[in-house]
Amino acid sequence: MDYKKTLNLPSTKFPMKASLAKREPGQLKIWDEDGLYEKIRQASKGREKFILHDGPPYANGHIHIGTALNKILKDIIIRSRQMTGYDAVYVPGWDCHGLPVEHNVEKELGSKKLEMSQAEIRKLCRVYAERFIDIQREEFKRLGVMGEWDDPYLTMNYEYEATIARECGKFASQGSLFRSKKPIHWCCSCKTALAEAEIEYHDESSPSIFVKFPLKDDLSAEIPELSDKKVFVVIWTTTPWTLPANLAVALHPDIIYVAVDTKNGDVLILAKELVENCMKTLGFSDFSVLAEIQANRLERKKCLHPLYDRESIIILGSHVTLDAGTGCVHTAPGHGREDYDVGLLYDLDAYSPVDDRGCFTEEADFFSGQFVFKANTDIIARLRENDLLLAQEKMEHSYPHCWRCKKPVIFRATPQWFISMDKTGLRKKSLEEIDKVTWIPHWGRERIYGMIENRPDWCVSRQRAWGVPIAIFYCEKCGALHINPEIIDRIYTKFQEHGADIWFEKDAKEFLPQDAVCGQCGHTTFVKEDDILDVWFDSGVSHAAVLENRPSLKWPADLYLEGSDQHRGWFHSSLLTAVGTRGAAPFESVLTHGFVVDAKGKKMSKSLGNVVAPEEVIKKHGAEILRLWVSASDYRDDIRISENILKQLSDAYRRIRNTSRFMLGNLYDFDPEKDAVPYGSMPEIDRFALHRLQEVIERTLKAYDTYEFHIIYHALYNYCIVDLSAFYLDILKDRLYTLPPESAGRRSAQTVIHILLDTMARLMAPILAFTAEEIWSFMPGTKENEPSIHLTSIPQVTEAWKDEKLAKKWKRILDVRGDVTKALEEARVKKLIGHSLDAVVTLYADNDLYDILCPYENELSTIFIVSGASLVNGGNPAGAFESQEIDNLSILVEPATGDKCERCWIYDVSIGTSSEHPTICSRCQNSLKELKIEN
RNA sequence: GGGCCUGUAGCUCAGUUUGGUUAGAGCGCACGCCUGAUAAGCGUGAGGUCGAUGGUUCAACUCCAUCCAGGCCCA
Repeated sequence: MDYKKTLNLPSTKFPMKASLAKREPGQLKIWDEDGLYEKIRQASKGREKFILHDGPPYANGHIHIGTALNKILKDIIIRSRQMTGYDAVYVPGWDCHGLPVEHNVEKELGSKKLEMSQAEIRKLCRVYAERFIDIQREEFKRLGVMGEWDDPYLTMNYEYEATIARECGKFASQGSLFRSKKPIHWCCSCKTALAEAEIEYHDESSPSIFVKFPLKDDLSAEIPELSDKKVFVVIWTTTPWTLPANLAVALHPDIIYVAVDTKNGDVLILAKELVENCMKTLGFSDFSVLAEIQANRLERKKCLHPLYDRESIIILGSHVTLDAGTGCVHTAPGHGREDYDVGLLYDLDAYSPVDDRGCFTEEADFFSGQFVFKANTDIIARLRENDLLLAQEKMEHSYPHCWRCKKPVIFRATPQWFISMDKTGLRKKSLEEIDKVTWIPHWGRERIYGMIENRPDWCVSRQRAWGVPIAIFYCEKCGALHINPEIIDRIYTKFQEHGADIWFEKDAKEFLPQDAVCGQCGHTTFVKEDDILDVWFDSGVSHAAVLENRPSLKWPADLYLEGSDQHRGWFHSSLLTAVGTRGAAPFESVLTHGFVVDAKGKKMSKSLGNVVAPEEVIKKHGAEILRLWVSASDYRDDIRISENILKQLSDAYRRIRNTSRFMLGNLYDFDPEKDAVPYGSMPEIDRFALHRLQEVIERTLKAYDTYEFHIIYHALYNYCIVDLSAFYLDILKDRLYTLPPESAGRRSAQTVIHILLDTMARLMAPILAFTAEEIWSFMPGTKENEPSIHLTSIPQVTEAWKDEKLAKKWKRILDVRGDVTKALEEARVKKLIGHSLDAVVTLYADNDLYDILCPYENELSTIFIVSGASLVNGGNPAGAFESQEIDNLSILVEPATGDKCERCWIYDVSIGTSSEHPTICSRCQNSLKELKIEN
């Protein structure tokens, strides 16, 4: 007879092949139709909240692998916290305003842009952002990310825009918002400010001149060599037109300078290292160095301006280089970023006597009304007249141009709004708050602390169309800010109703009470500010617009989670806006992840062609593999991705899936309610399996708690392979297949398998959200309790199942088993055996080990999956395998004698004892008897 | 150029805090077994000058310095 039919072989409809790419969308649809997210909300009402506040991605373009990483990490955290017993609400958001959207809209418009009003452009920007929100929303959902996708927060929602204006108003009314000049890129032909992204660099020919600045202060007391000499500091510049705005000459604090006698009565000061070159350029063949000078001895000494009757002071700045020029840098804080920054340290004005058209104002005296580039000639002529021009050449160099009209741009200081870091103690308080936050990894604290400590005042002005206005007024006459709670409220209400657009559509009177009077000078007309806010301010106040505004959330958030670039970005602006208006950080902890890089650790770029698109990965492997990738990687570092890595993860996934499938297959006739065997009645190996499971639970829970998901991946994966597949489940096959279905031994095995699978599925659910649910739907029993695994909670450790004493013994047995398999392999190579059941083994063990193994003698053959195993105290017969790992252990492997049972494949002497079933062993005969199977 | 961070087998990760026996795991690979988890399962094996160099020490993957490679943020 065909005894195979009498076995309880595994049977399940759970497919071996996952077909993730195909199956996942169906699962998403089911979750959606079932309203799973709402059900979870309902079920967790009243629980303690866990709020991970979403940093809004920019509503532009498709998601990339980094965005996918970020959202999946968030999802894993939210799901795990939810299952740990919190009410973990997730409100995703989008950052909608800003230059990139406006830029793309303008590109689509082309020349039509010039005919459009700001209001029309803003409308198009809104439509554009909406389009990409829809695209990204679908892409995020496809990753399996769960949240309030129907009601996300958008920085362009009217309510949100109103909040932005209100929060800005708070900074204004407390006095930390102020107006000051700062140089920005300016296109004289378009008469507009330009952002860095709107600048193109092209080669341009410029005059290159060396100018000497007469030293006004007498240095002879400190440097006697200079007494009675005419001393000059020499600068080099390629923008002579910025000389009228010169306020200083910058030296590097660590560079050595020298005073050079040119033998024509002049002494020139310049960097020692550049003397040779410069003297050649300036045409001095005969010269001598009079003295070396430390830069700091010249600090704050005064020169005379080469064009005007005023002073120019010597300052120190580490931006000075020896790449070109003289090591003495002409400094015009109104016309250069570095000049401006160093100027701040010396209290220099961002002086810029140039108007919107790029023409000098009257302040520039001789050159008044001239276009700056044209004025170069006159300026050079004047320098020559003053006998201060040392040399003049032409020079080709890369120069910034306007992206639209292609003309060269200038740096020009214009009035900008700033939030002061120090007027109201914002910096100090922020630094204090940083130390109250948990930074993960811990060095995040160092990073952001350094940034806040050193950053300049926050320039929040942008001269753009698509954004929220700096909704404030200042006196037309005296320039004083006119702001109070009443005005802020009026603006808030208007914005709430009409959006920020109304600011540009109505004039100042609309927002101000009729009797508004300047508190400073009594004037009654006010200027409405047209600048919009830096978009970092928009997203920075999300704690106010979202956390405070939605009753389901809370302030501060438990966690902010973004890439490590956000120490400068969103973490930074969120901290400043929250500390500035509420005196505290809006987050309790901040977690950062690294960037996705390629197989070699290089960053992804279109030009390198190493970009991995999430869409492609999903199509080929499924979102689940992407989720597994996120969990497997230690995200605190940069994270590599490659086809090889994805292949490895697919292999790992298949392994986890197959192990689960095998377990499901063995539960086909098991009802946990009816058939479960109590712990006390289980054989030791089953109890040991449960003990090991508790260790896995412990390790996993701890890792979820500390957000170390790669530990979970490795723990679960290794558990599947080492503990289950290669050990426990392999041994269990005999019991499951050959014993009578309802026998205590088989039911005990099934009870454990059921617990193992139930636990594993719930442990993996936050990561493998799709597969865990799929397993769940095939599990016997549990479905009646919860329709979705995502409504259940994470497994807890069952203390009663932890048995250290038992585990210690079994870990020894496991070690011995390792040597038995080695001995078996040796026999296999010698062609003594094929399958391990072809063998019988004899263990020769010394006292200590013998005592441990002795009680298990009858079970050893099952544990080693051989046909027979016996134990001998001591000895080391010839031909036995000698253990390398365990002292005094030898293993003799011999081919099993007797016949092989046709049913259970074990060699046994009882075969042939039954006339009814002459080819099977007595154990199997008993099983058949219970099955009531006759011949 | 500055700040912060990283570098352990082909891959993903342990080990480094508190220096101390031949540096671990799984996968992949090679070879073998099985054909009752079967486009599965089991076993054995090979793989590492712990980024490089120098130093401290009786002893360094571990501590220090420099360099190289890479990442993020500034300039």
